[in-house]
Amino acid sequence: MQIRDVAQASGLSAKTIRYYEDIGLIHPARDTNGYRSFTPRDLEALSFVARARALGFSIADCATLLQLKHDPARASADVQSLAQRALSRIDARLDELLAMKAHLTGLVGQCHGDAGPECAILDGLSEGLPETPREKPASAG
Amino acid sequence: MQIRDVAQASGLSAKTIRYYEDIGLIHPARDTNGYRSFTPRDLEALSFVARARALGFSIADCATLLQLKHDPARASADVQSLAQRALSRIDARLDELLAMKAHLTGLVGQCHGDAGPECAILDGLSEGLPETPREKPASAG
DNA sequence: GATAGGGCTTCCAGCTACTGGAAGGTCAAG
DNA sequence: CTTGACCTTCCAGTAGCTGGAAGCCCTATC
Repeated sequence: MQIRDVAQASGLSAKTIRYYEDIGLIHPARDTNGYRSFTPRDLEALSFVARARALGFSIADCATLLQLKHDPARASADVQSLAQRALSRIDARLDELLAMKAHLTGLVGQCHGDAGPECAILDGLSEGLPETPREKPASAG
Repeated sequence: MQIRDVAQASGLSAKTIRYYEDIGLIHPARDTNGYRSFTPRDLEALSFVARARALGFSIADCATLLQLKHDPARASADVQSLAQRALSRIDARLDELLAMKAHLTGLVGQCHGDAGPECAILDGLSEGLPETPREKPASAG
């Protein structure tokens, strides 16, 4: 198979696949003309990586996962541990984004959104407080 | 004020502040010795940007917001529009992450996480389907 | 054989938003 | 005069690609 075949089959771009070879994630053979020659096993690895990336695994995680996949003496605990760390990253990011969303939604709701210059969003960004009105407590915290 | 003062006060790193000057986001004056000299107004801008970044605005958004902030003829609708786009990006990312989380949580829950090689996570990544309707000789991996 | 077109190759640059580190100038204190 | 903390610039690297240029390979057509 040539690169466009595995690109189409895996859903990755040819660019990405070359990049994955560059960084040592995959090792396709070469034809005599220098073209990359992919086996079904290469395609399997690429599809595996594509799915792992879609689940939030880093490239480094993917490399480890590929090793584990091909290691008959692996412990599923190692895989689970990697997955749980990926899950933790996702949760951390979700928390951040939810906090952003809450804050931003509040500001957007307070903004008139008209032709006038008065803007609760700019005010909020200038004050740095989500819903503290005009008066602030004397001591911070 | 020198850079460390505004860094501390804004919560940004000195590196980041230099970077913001590099890309034209801020324009601090210079002392005769070449040191950056920040006014309270500079600090205000930096704090503003720090808060906007924390709410998910891009650097380009921040530049626009700074302009709008100092434009007495602004329309709050323009600010609101920027904020809503930021909100949309956040929502899109939240959807992605929630899908990842659901999928990954399912796989982690199915994995024994023990010393054996049987692993529902690797199986899931190899199959690409969260709940593949496929019978296996040894299940519950 | 010449030409046209596609796909393939490598390599370099750029994207976001910083961050680390080296080499060196500046300043106050001792 | 040295020490050490600060400041400066510039280069490189992070993650994970992506775009584009220059050029080779292969097939088809005339």
